[in-house]
Amino acid sequence: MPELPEVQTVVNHIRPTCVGKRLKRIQPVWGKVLHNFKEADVNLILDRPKVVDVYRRAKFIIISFKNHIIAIHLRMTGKLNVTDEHFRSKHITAVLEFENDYSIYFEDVRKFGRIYLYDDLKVIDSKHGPEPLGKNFTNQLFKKMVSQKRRNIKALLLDQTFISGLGNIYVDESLWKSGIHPSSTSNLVPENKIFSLHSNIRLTLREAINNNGTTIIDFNVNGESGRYTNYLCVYGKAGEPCLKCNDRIEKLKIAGRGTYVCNKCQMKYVEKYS
DNA sequence: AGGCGTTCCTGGGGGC
DNA sequence: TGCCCCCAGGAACGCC
Repeated sequence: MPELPEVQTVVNHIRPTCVGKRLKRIQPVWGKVLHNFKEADVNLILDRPKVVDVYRRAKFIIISFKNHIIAIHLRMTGKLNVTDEHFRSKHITAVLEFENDYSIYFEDVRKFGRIYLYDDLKVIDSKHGPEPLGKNFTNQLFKKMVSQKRRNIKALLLDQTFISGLGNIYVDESLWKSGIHPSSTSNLVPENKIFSLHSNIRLTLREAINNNGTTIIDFNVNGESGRYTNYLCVYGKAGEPCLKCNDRIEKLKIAGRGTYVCNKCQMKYVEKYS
């Protein structure tokens, strides 16, 4: 399930092949993959379809041109494979062909992934919160944001309009590292724990990026697995001893998601009488 | 406002 | 072995 580090890993991987090259064609192999445009629009709208840059915003891979951007969202099971050979797979949903004979094969078993065409980042920015690794994302800002909401902390961190890029894995990891139970209510978490959470979110994301992300089931880049899987502390560890206190890690359902938690060392901050 | 259920999808696992 | 059912989950959407 690609989250910020996995998307960043994909960007780092495809960037050198694409920047400066002209996009020849986007071929939708599966009908619904192009979310807000048609194959022909690429020729009509993209006047000089030379790739200016490839970068990440939230969980989107942004391929930018002079006056437009193409945004790719991998959702659950999307993968990009870059190759100058024919790529065979049952689950190709789209192919982006470049002038240098390289193509990006969008492979997506569950078909939730989509490709978008926009003039610029405005639409995406309007629906997304700050980048957790961004310069402006200070612990004071985060404290203010979290305390202004009275909301389940896990649901809040998963909400892309609140903060960008986090998903189920890195939320569980960050909350565990910070000793905050995912059932907590955001504005009741003490300041020192919010600061700790801020720092652990950034630390976890950076370490994951340095290890090319996490491979649970589906994520890889051109078949290469992310190594962060080896560094996970709670995610997927139901029944195993907590690395901090030796209590058993439990799997619960919180905010509609499978959630891994140590009930002993993750403090639950909730209203006493409710 | 925020929580919750539903939808989109398919493969894989459990139960029998 | 086989078949059915349920589950996984990011994000959008509708409902209360």
